[in-house]
Amino acid sequence: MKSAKTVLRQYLKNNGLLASKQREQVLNVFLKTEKHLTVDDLYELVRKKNPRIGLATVYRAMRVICDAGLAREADFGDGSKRFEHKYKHQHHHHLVCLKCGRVIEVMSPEIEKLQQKLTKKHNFTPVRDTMKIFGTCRKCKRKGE
Amino acid sequence: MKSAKTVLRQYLKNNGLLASKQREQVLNVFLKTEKHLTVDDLYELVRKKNPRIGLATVYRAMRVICDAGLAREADFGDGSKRFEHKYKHQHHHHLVCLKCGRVIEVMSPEIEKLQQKLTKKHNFTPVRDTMKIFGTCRKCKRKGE
DNA sequence: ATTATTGCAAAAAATTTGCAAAAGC
DNA sequence: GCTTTTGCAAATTTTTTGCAATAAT
Repeated sequence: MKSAKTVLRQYLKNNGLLASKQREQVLNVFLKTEKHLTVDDLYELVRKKNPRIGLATVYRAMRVICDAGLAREADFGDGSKRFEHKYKHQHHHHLVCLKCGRVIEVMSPEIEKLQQKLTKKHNFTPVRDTMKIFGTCRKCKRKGE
Repeated sequence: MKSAKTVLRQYLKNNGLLASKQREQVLNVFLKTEKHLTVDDLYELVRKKNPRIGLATVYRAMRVICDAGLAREADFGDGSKRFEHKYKHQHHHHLVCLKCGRVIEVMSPEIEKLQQKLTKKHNFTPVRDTMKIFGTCRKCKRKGE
């Protein structure tokens, strides 16, 4: 199976875009963590490798990486958009802890099935979906309040 | 059953806040539409009644109205936050059309049940949740592409 | 009379854009 | 060599905040 890096290169070539050093650097730090990072988080991380990179470049790189099908935007209701992996990652939903901010990824084929039923009933063609449950996670519950 | 206006007044009194003209005006325009409006939408609407109101006042009023349990923030992925009714409205999910922006509200007790099962399994205490399916609505499909 | 709220303008925070210099093909 | 991309700074957009004037109880 193609590596994410190969997928990006192919996408760039197919669309007449250039394979710049910065785009690969941003992809690398993005791939290296499973956390849901903001552009600013990614910017700080890439800067360790390449201190001369600009924040706008990271914004632009992440847009390309999303367009290439490798990342997806996810909004957890704190002011900034975050990104999550899309390549070789199954579709999933999120439990978001309101106390510690932890995000737990969960799958539920049964819910997917009901979603299908729901869209069919409304003659709605689904493209993507998102489900988030906000609350208190196991660990924070143990700590009390 | 208490009217939304009464709920707001009670909330204000209980919390040592004042029942200002502006707060009631914002609540009125919010109640009058079932659409998911942004603060700016609400601002434009209230201005018709009270041209001297400030945008910051609308932001502050909507926060109070949410705190009073009458509204809830909903994010549809366009840059601004939007609000929806919470009082006397059952919990529901959204089908969001990517072509025309229409938002269809749907209910699914079966999905709710599966959500419960999911949170229980992770020992997660749910507080609120949101599910959105993005895609193409019936009408836009008929129009073709 | 006392305290909270308003309107305005300024500040923040997140993201986008214009453009000359640099890099990729 | 031609075109795209970068870095920087300035511009935009959304939301928040400080504060003197005003309104509510």
